[in-house]
Amino acid sequence: MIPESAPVKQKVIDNIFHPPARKHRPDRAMKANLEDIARAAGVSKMTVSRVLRGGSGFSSQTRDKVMKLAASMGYVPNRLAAAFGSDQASTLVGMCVPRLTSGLFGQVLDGVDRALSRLGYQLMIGANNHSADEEEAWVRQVIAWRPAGLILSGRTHTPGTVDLLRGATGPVVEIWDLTTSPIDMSVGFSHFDCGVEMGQFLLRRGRRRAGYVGALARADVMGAARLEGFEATLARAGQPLIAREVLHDTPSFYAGYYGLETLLARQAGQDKAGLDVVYFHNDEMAIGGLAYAQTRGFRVPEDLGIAGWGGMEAASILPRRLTTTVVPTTAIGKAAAEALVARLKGEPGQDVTVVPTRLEPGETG
Amino acid sequence: MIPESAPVKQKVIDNIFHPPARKHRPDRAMKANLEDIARAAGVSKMTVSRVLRGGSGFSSQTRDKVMKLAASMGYVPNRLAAAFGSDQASTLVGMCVPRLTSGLFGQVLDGVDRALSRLGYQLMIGANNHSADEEEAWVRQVIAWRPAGLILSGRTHTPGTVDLLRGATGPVVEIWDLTTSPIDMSVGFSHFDCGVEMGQFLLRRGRRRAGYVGALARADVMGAARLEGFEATLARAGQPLIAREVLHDTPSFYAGYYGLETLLARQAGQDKAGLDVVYFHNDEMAIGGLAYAQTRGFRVPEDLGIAGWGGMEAASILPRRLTTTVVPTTAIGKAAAEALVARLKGEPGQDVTVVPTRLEPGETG
DNA sequence: TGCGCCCGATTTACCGGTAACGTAGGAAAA
DNA sequence: TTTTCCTACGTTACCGGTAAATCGGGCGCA
Repeated sequence: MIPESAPVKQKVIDNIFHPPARKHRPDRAMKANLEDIARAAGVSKMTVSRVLRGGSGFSSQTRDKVMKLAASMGYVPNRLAAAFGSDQASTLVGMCVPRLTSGLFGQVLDGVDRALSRLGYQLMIGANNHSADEEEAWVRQVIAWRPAGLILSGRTHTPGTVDLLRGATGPVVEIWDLTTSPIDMSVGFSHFDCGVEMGQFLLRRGRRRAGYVGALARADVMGAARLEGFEATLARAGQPLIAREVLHDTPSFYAGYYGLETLLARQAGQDKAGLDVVYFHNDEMAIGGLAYAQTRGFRVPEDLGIAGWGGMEAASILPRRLTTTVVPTTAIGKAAAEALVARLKGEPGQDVTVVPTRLEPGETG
Repeated sequence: MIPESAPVKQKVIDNIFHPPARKHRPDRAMKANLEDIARAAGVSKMTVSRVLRGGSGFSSQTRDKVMKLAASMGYVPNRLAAAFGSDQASTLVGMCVPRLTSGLFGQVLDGVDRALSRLGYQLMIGANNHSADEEEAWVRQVIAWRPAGLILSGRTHTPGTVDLLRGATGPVVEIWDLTTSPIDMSVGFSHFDCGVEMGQFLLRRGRRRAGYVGALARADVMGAARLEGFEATLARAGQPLIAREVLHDTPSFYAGYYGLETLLARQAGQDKAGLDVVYFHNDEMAIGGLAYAQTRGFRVPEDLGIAGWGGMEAASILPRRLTTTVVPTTAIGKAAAEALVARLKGEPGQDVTVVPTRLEPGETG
């Protein structure tokens, strides 16, 4: 009997009759690849690669033949192989936002997507629910795909995230909350300053007894920064914040409605809990608060002022235009994408880009 | 003199002194890879691979040693290499929505993202601006990354898109607008039926002279389907649609405001253009319309009924709750993700999943 | 004592591109 | 006529994983 080497020999004999092409892993997709086109065109696959990437070093006849074959064979390039096999930066860009259901972040995403897709990049997204730990988990997953760059929201990251990012090759843009010492680049504005500005504005309008209604408690560092700026400004003017209500909930219309209700119920003896203005976490909550104020029959802004933040579109078309801070969301997304791409192309990019917000006086504050 | 082969020889000599490891492409990231860990642990890289993927075929000492080294060396797996080198389905899922700035699609995205990220998948997104051609361009880009599956919005695709999708290996879920003959799977509801249901409801409430305010004109096939259903129902009842205004604009608060203004101005002689109810493209526009109606001093719903579509949260907290159709956005996203993953795991998945909408009577219709 | 078997681990052969380098042949320059 | 250069290609050697096959040794069992 033939010894144990028999199966090997059998295999070799098989190979004589079956050409080696497509021998292994037969259940792979039957998609045409560079080699198939090269064979059909009678050139090497390197030439096909050059033609399809629009390089140089081939005749126009060769180009036409290859292009025609690629189209007729339904060739779909394998970016996995391309990105893996060469230093060529992949065209994957990862972006992590706090919540996907936020209207403002939807606009930022839109700005990023428009800028990137025009340049041939693909966007990978994720939500971290305002949690630095979830962000780290997301970053860990995403950098395994060796993206060309990353866009993160906020300036608060775990040490683990920072380590991962330092080890990464690509550029990183932190958006939304400005930081003067970014990991790499930063595009945004100061939330603290938003709160300061609104505080100053309301003081100028003669408000003296302010309250605050927020949401997400500890989780949303940036909302907290606005509150800090607001509170510090009032305190400095000798008119400290009188009451606050921070819900452990998402910053929604409902939350604003019930948040104001709770805040005012707190000191039930006094009318409106002795407040003459309430600053809200964002416009959605402010509109909810406005709705509650109306059900209670308060005149806004005479009896009670209402101020929001964010500049959602609905706020500008209410019967009374909301007093708020307008944030240039799309511009931030666009600027972030452009800063990232500039860095990728080796152009000297801005490290910190300040995108100014605008206080919209409105008619409710 | 030594002939032109000299540089080659020089190189070979160099190699004698410099070991071959990390010889080529020296500017690659200095990240540890399987081989580095294998060397450090004194095992083969195949063993490291098995340990890291939690397989079997290794002792617990080996596992501990490898795990410890991987952590201390800051190993980040290369999913590019893994997905490329094996049939192993990648964990990339592509999703294309009409607009990133739509609140409803934000919720769908959120549902998808929650379901997928929990299972270890990554989401690639894109927007097609309601254009089937842009969708095709996006699909072409994304399938080059060999995603595990795709989620598309709507049932209208170019022939080119369908070809690309048929050639693709992974599952495809069409969401939002239900189709009984999906490319692969479908999760959604009938927009036509939404229009029918709202038409029937308004007729039951005694409305006889209806108008419509829409947006995006030809582009939004699904909005158009709702209008068709609405119109057909009214016509069948002998109370045909009296007037319509379809803006070439995004369906926003503004568009609703000005759309209603334009519609009513059309037949200026008659009060309210002879209308007793207006159906809007969506809730944002309906709220805009409501705002306009209030500025004109119309009583809603007595003088003029207002109906929306979509079920955005703000609509339920207005002083008068909006008459609308509530769409279970997050549930659609979740169902789509789960259908896709079930198919990936080879479980028998539902081909068509109907997610029912609910007409919310509200107080404005 | 010999045999088969299982366990733990290694070896080999790819996946589909791209960078770097080599080269034949014709045209231009010397 | 010889040398040099350029054009249009072809060759080779990877990238970092994974599937499949192989392998050595200890153990149970006849």
